[in-house]
Amino acid sequence: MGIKGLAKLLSDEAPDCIREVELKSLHGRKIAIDASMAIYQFLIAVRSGGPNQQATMLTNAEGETTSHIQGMFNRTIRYMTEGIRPVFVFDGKPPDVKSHELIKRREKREKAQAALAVASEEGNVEEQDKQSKRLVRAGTKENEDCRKLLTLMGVPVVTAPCEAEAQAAALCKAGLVYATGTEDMDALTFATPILVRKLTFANASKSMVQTMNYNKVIEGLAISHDQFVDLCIMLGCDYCDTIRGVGPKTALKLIREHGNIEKVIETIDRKKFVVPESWVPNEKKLDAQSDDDDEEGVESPSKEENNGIVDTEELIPAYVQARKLFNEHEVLNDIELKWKPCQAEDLQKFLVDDMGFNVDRVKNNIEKLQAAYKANSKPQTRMDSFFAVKANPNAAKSAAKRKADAAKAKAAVSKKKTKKH
DNA sequence: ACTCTGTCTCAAGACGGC
DNA sequence: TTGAGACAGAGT
DNA sequence: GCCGTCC
Repeated sequence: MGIKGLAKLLSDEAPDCIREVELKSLHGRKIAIDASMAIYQFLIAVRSGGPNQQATMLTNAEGETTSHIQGMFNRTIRYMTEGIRPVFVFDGKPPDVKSHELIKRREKREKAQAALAVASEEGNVEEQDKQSKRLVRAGTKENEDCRKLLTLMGVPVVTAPCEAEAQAAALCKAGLVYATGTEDMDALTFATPILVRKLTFANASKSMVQTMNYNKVIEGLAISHDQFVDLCIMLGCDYCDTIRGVGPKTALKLIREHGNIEKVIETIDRKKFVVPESWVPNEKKLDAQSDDDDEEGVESPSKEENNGIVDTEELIPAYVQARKLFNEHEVLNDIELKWKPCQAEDLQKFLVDDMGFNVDRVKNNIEKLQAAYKANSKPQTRMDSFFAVKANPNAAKSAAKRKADAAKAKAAVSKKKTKKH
């Protein structure tokens, strides 16, 4: 998931694209959030039981998991009370090229399943916990639950035709939201104008969030959008392998020098840097047509492609396909986002009767939600001028930060020296 | 000296009471 | 699972 | 700030 090492690369090479801002500064903003990612986090983190017992999900009377509801409910209310209007974006069908990756995950999951069975047999609590975390997945059920919850809360929900990050980026580009809220750096590759990270409430009081600005990324790295996409592919994305021996530094250098992946492949010493076969399908075809194995035995639901298509698809280098996914990802275009008052009665019913939540707490929270909704619908919630003025002093700040970074770098170097000692 | 790879570790949500 | 950070070790 | 609870 995401682009390997991109966050670090940006903080090293294009520090001006990153800003630490107060949560308050997002007041009045609409933000698109990757729901599947959030749900997954909740399923992993929201558990009861101490270190000595089996950590278990929160559940209702029927034994169905409610951790994700708990997490989603709280967080959404928190967003609203902070004056942030969230829209949750759900994943659609993953793109075909991801299937290799998904098959691998599935195999791992099956292994974990077996390991869990063994651990239960042996009563190995620690192992059970480990394996059950490994099994966590935001399935259809959890997604449906959250969709229902959010709808009852009056929060808009968008189901992407494909990847949520791409859809969120599209919403942002269309000006329907201010930013994409995610930890997944993919969003930048999809060219979301603004990405907000750490949009969580870990440290309650001084909650700072991190924003990344796409234009400043391009500016800071001094490369074009197409080059940035190629760079991301070389760093490592979900859609294809990478060149062995080329990490972040080298990838950036190579892209700057040669402009695109084709030229890079032409130029580099391929004995030192191993280019994945899928990147040069023509060569494979030319010199040996012997071993053909494409993960047989695993389900491939739609085998309706005819031979002609399969052949040409195989001749397209993997990085070209990845590029296409980043640049021409399928998204919905004409969307209307509406924040409505919550359906208090049904919401309470859902949480209390179906999910077994505590009545008083639910009532309390619904009141909070309603108050927040009211406050947010008042006109002029956002004082743009105020923040626009604030933007200026920040230029000086970033210059200062650059200085500080340089100093830090120096310090780090001398530290290394003393350490090695 | 620099970069990449592999291995390890740890935490992962949000709230409230104390 | 992921990500980040720290560190060792190997390749250039 | 830590730690138990939420379901």
